[in-house]
Amino acid sequence: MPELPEVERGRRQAECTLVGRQIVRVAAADDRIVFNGVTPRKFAAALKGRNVVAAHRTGKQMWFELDQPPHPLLHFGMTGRFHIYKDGDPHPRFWKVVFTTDAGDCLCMTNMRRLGRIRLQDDPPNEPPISQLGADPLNDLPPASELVTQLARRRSPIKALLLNQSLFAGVGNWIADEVLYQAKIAPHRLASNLSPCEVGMLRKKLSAVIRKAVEVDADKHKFPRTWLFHHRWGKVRGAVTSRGEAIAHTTIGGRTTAWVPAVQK
DNA sequence: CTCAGTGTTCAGTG
DNA sequence: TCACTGAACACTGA
Repeated sequence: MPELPEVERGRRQAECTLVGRQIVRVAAADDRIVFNGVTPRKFAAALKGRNVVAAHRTGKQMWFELDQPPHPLLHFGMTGRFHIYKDGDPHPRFWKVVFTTDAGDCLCMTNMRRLGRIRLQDDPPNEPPISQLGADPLNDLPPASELVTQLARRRSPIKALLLNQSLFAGVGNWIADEVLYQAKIAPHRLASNLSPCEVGMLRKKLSAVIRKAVEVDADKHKFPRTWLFHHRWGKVRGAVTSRGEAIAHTTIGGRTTAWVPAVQK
């Protein structure tokens, strides 16, 4: 479930298992779609024997800083995640890459639907896609005044804009819907028509939702019960919020959007 | 059997 | 050229 909080969880998992350790072995699945711009065997050869200095994340992109380039860049797509287990245990189904450390731990990325990407770059923060990403709402959300200026020149529905990674890196479908619900803004409103007050509320909720989700390590069971998240897919028809308000479904920005007409104006 | 889906990219349009 | 939209991508589970 990889939006910013889930990817941050992955970064922390990588931090625990890889950082400060040496990669003694790399297994790379024969998948020319997920491995992008590098063959699986070249990827494995480049990483074997390297020491891991840090695990970084911007938006939904994650990369490991090694003691020398090139560095691996991972994107989970819709179905990617990490698994941690001991050396010798079987690889999980849909495994794409497994890093084994000198401590005997395995960090494995699985990717059932193959929309994830694994790349190798010399300078990840200064190369696409990371160099083209907008602000990461967890670390450097722009001041409200700046957001007001930016949104004023945008003509697309606010929901579509929230999904645009060059503006807010890391926001995905459920976060966009959650933030708009809590900010009481209808998803089809044009960004340029939002009042400064509404932009301020949007910014506040964007920060709050992401902060909370990261705080509970992206464990959905620990998300507050008042969040739209728990109710959006509850029933295909007749879904309601925790307060009994009707949830409507529509398509905006090419994605299914859940919203509450009684609350969002 | 059909289709939606927690994401990104790219061709096409205005 | 820019901003934006919608389809394509891959494939499982409902």
